[in-house]
Amino acid sequence: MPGQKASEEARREQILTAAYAVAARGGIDGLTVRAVAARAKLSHGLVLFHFRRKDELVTALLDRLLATTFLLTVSDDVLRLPDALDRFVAVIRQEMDRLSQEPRRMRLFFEYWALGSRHRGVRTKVSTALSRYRAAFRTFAEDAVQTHPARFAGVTPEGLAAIAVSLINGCAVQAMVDSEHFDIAEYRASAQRVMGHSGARVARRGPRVAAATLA
Amino acid sequence: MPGQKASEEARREQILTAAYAVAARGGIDGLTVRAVAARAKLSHGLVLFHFRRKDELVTALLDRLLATTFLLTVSDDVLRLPDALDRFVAVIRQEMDRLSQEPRRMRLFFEYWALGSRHRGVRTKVSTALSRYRAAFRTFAEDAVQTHPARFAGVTPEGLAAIAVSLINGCAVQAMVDSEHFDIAEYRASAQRVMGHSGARVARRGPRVAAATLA
DNA sequence: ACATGCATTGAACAGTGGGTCAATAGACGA
DNA sequence: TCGTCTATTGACCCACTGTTCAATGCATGT
Repeated sequence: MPGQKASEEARREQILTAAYAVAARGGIDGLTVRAVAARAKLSHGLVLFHFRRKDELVTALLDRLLATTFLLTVSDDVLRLPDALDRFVAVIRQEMDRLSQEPRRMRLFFEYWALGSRHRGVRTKVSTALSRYRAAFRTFAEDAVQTHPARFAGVTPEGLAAIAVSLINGCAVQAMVDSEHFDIAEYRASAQRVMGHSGARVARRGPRVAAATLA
Repeated sequence: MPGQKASEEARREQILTAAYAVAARGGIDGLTVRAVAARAKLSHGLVLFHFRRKDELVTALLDRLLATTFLLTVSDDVLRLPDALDRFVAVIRQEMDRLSQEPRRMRLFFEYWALGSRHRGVRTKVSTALSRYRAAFRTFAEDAVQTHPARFAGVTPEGLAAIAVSLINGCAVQAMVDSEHFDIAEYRASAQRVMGHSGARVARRGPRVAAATLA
């Protein structure tokens, strides 16, 4: 007994939402067509009707994951900071916080990351997403390098941006699996001291209005 | 027609070697009992005779992987460097090189890492391995902090060690999937400049004798 | 030479998962 | 009201995987 019909768009959305829920719990391994269908309360045949191959579903989920995870959104508070290095450090700090608080999502991302070495399509998607994310940091890094030439002698904005991404990912990863022995606050403080000067603090209170979105 | 017999130890070793080969190529997903048996030219029944459950095989492979991957071995050349910060930076640089050159192994490690969030045994093994690795860096970090108190004001050795691990992992990871747009040399140079002073270079030529092994 | 023990094999089984497909029900226009 | 189109279902097929197990061959002690 078939259920209600729905528009193409709505169904795909529904299925993808279910797919994310399934993958967030059981990883890419647990992401089976039948599990997704069950979660969405649909027949597994229907899932394969809208996504012709399982691979399509996996790839579509990756798109959704990347779009919501590696998008740098900087608050006005941070943008108003007078010193470029302070801005850079503040953005890094913000992202460390954000990604550490979504271990499920980060774990899933890392699974895709590992999958990328065997799956061409996944690899290119992850690669471009990373490049964009790094590029978003590059603008901040560039300002920081120009403003503090002595501090960053010989450091390129690209290299500095890559380091920022490493610090952020490294923080999220270490927190993900080693939460018992890993002290996030200490890590964050140390990163801040190593990268920036020990000066001005960022105002942490107040509304965090999304201001600049760097794709 | 059964083949030759072998000692318990030798068979386990043979099977684990095959398991690593299989997993290095196809990931943990591809690590099936039958695939391992085929690679070792044994029957799949025999694999399950020596490792009663597949899980045992997976766990044993993780042990082997961790033992050979996250073991910090520092050359005499590095240990002879007069400045503690130079030593620290040199060790980081060495590890970035080493792990970037073994993408297969690192990928497999990350797969286990992700698996850890769902598998208790894996999680604890990965966690302790990471802790030890970080602890090995801690000694170098401690010296660096003490020798350059102004440079690392307010930075704890633990935090600095965690940052070092992040930089190393981040480098390996970014190189792993994004090798087209990611410039390892630039990354390494930037990390060196950010962490240390821009001074003395490490002698890169000459025999690299393993000297200190920090478990 | 013979018996005992155990490593080794491959058949067999149950469970799972991707993919196909004929049948069906719901929407919609004529 | 009827016909057409298609979203939807569930049965079915097939390949694969973990696991068990009876049979078998090899080695070793007596």
